[in-house]
Amino acid sequence: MPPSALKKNNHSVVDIKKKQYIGDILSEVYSSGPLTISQLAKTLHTSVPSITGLINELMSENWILEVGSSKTKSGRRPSLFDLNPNKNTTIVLDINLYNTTIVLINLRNEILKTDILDLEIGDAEFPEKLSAGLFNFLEKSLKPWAVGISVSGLVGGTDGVNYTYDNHNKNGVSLANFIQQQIKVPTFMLHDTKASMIGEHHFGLAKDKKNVLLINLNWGVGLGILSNGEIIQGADGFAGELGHIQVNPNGELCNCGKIGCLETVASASALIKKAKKELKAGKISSLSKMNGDISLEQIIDAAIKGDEFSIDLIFDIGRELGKGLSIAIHLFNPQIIIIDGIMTNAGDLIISTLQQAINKYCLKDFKKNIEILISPIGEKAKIYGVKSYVFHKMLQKQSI
Amino acid sequence: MPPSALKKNNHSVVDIKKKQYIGDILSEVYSSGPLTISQLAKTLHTSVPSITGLINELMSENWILEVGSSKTKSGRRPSLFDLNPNKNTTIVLDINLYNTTIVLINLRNEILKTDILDLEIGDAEFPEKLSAGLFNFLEKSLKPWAVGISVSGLVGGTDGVNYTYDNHNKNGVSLANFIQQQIKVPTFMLHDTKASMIGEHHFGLAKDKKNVLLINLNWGVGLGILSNGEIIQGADGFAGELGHIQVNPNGELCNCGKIGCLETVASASALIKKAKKELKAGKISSLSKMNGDISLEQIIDAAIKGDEFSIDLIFDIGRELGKGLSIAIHLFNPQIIIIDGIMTNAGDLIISTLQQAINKYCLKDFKKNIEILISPIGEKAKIYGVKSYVFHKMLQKQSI
DNA sequence: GATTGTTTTTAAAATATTTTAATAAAATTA
DNA sequence: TAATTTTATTAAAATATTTTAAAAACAATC
Repeated sequence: MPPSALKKNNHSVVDIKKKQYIGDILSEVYSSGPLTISQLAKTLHTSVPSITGLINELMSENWILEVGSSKTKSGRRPSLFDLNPNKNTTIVLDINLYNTTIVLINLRNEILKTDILDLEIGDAEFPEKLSAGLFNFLEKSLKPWAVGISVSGLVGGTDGVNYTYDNHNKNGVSLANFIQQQIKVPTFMLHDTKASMIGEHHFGLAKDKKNVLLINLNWGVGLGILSNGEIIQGADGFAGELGHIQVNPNGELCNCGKIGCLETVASASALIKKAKKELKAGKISSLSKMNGDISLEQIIDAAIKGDEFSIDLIFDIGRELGKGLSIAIHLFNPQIIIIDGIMTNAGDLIISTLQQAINKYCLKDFKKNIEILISPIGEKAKIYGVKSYVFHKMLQKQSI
Repeated sequence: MPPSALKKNNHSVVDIKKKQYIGDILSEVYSSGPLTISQLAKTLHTSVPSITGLINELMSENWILEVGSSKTKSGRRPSLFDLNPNKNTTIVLDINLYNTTIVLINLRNEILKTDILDLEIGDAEFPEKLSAGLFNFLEKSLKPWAVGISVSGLVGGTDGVNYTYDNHNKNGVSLANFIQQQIKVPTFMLHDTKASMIGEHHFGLAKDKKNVLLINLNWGVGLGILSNGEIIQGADGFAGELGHIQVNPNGELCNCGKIGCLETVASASALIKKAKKELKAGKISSLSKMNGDISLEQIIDAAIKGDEFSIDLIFDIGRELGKGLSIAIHLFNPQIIIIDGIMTNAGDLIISTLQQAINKYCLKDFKKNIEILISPIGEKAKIYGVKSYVFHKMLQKQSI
């Protein structure tokens, strides 16, 4: 067998099948940690000698390491194989409203370096500034394997045209393509809540689950959908836009241009807006002394400490979100629902209200076995999710 | 090669792979009609001699027939292979509110025999009466390959427990299992709208599409979802319950026990109820002379002939349905929407209203390329869908 | 109407994969 | 501690699959 078989770019049937097997092995080892040869042979429906051969190739290419042996009741102990964490590194760019986090991460999901750029999402020079910040972060020596970008809004396909933040598309070139042109490394883009859903699926609460909803309760509200074990993307990649379904025909104007979107009543923005309005109108609260200058953290803090005004505000958010969520439950019939985002700091205050709304608005068979949980890995899910997405996209590429 | 290789039930790797290939070939030929050996080799990523061998086996087992040759620009003409339509037959039981249609269908989707049983869905003796009717239909000579049942309500999994019509489950045995015990033939059960969606996907408007919604506008309202080329089932098989999302907190009591479900304002039942009520209250219409005893067909007929009262009623249905549909569009981002069910007789009256509602309630990027179409195969889609579902379930079974 | 070019089909050779058997390593038991 | 059992690994044989080459069938061209 020639030493460069892994990189041969032939289209014969055996090469296609081999590439497939190699991708499957790496993918399996990536998500299910160190594995033995016979475990791999079983899950991939092939023989032990075949897997042995492929593993040897992958070891000689430094993709895989032998990492000891596993314990068994009796008999010879099998060797365990795992990804070489230092085979390569991936850059994750997590774009938020007011800043972008840059993360350098290895194959074992260990974060090697991280930095935050102060960069507003609406900045007219967004791509250039992001690219500059990234170059600065990388210094000149380091060359990552791939780049993954997470962002909110309507993100279309893998080339990542963002239809919400048009300033991210430079003369018809999407942000992902722009970054790729700049740093000459394959770059992929993904909607942030979908990224979190992938992260939870591979490494979080949704592991081994097949039908899951993830609510990202932040300044807006996003929905990530796992159905039959797969991320739902939709025809253009826009699926999961729960935030802009109409819940109140006589409601407020949303920044999307429609009236009474769920986001206008169930989001951190809505919470702060309502708090300020009601305090100004004279409602009594421990927050009254702040003179109208209040933050989300302060409201949640006050609520946890028992401030009735703040508790009511959070209840209102939960109830409205619960109504919208109930619709999604009827359409997707999930087994668990994961809550994520800054509003989760309110903990059980928000969970219990959601649970109540679901009880009220869902048919009984839908809510029978449903669990609502706050993600313990939180923000990390998004990073891992982007990483996972990029990893699988890279495996799909012809040559690795 | 032993002649019975097809039926060998061995678990070795080669046998698993062979079974897989045989299933893939039959599945491919089933949905993409007569194919050549090289076409099959290409789509299944394997070699021509391999496919040739498998095809020969399938021909000796009577699964496949050579059906002539295809035309080419130059060179030798390839032989075409297709399913043997008479290899076996499938029974489809289409359970509706007031009757059940029995269909005997062959592998080429040709209907060989059909009958209608007068059997109310809520009948306490439903399973026994259905079984008796089926035996009567079959006569004693005929033994079908498999049975597929389509029914509305909350249908769980393939064993087909129906949570809505509990009278269908006999001492803890689901209707599908009961029928299977009676006629000793593998029996599968499926939600009716999901069946229609499968039918449209394989043989109708959704062919070659991957993200499609199907609205079944009947006495109730059902939603079939195709996402990323797959039918969405959800954790328990309940996904797509659009009919029971709440659209009006102050609405009527639904027969599910909740208040203001979409079904209470957007369904054939809602249409008739409203028509009777308003006529009684003195509204003027060409239907006034009917003295309150009006049918759905009469209302639709009147509307098509220009009766303003009837047109307004249909517009109301369309508007309400359009609101609900817009939510589903935001969550699934489909490329086409298929309308199906008795209400489609209203044709453009209903389509145009839906279109209008979508324009009003959907974000612009979601509605950009969306098409709303009435299914030309209509009721047949459900029959083909059940057939297709059963066919694939049978292929998955160990021995064919 | 024979020749050339193209494509399928069949046959033979080359390669790859699986299966079976043999060996090695560890745990259990006598 | 040695023998036995169990399981993994390696090696060899058996089998299966792919690849290449040759033959056959048809269309287009000269």
